[in-house]
Amino acid sequence: MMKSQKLSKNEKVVLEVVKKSTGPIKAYTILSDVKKNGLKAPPQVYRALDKLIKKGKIHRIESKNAYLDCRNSKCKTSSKTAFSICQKCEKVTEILNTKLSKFLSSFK
Amino acid sequence: MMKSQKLSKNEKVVLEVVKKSTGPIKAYTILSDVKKNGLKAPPQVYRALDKLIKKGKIHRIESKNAYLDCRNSKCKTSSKTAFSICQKCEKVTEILNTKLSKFLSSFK
DNA sequence: TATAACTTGTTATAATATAACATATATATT
DNA sequence: AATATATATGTTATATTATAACAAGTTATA
Repeated sequence: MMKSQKLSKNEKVVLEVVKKSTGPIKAYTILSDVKKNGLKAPPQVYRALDKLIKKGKIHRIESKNAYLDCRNSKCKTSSKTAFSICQKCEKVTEILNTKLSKFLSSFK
Repeated sequence: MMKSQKLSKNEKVVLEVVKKSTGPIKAYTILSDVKKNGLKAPPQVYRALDKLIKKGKIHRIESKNAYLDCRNSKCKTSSKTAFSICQKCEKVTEILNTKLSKFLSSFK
């Protein structure tokens, strides 16, 4: 997972925006935010996002085309992550790997 | 899940294309295929796909922006579905609800 | 047959993401 | 330090995925 490497300037800028967000944030929302930092075009954001994912700093929520910072310390030691997403309020919760099977069992 | 309802003309046409595909198929690939059936524009395909999902005939693979016909008879009795996707060959396998937690446990 | 509900057709546009190429900066090697 | 190499950035254009909005046709039903 390429853990805990140094972050580049653009990566830091993008990560700060993702961290500030209360929930999953979209690439173009990030883009309009980081314009005050001089970033101007989508590739700058997408490249930073890709790297941040590889470095274990954020996750991509596939079903939402959105990005979320990792608040789960266990992510440093595992590459398996799941999310629960409330269908009413859209709140996203990261599920600990160790609790994954227990959590999913509850849906049976 | 609005199970086993009658299908409209466009829904049938789109479903046949999804069924014929050996793996997840994308909306615009479907579109170019169904042009020989007179369908011309994206909304016609997307509408049919949405209905087919609601009727339990197909699934959307979020991580691939692609659609797959449901080959799991248990889907008629459950709305919980998971997929395993091989990171090398991209083969997609639908996981039975009853085997879900067992399957996910194996990743620990 | 009138009315409502659903289905289709069509154009335009929004939203998400990447290709391709140029330049700059940092890192390692001699 | 000078050179080579790898990384990071900037920029323009374009590809891909999806929906809004509106018109018209079809089917089911009161």
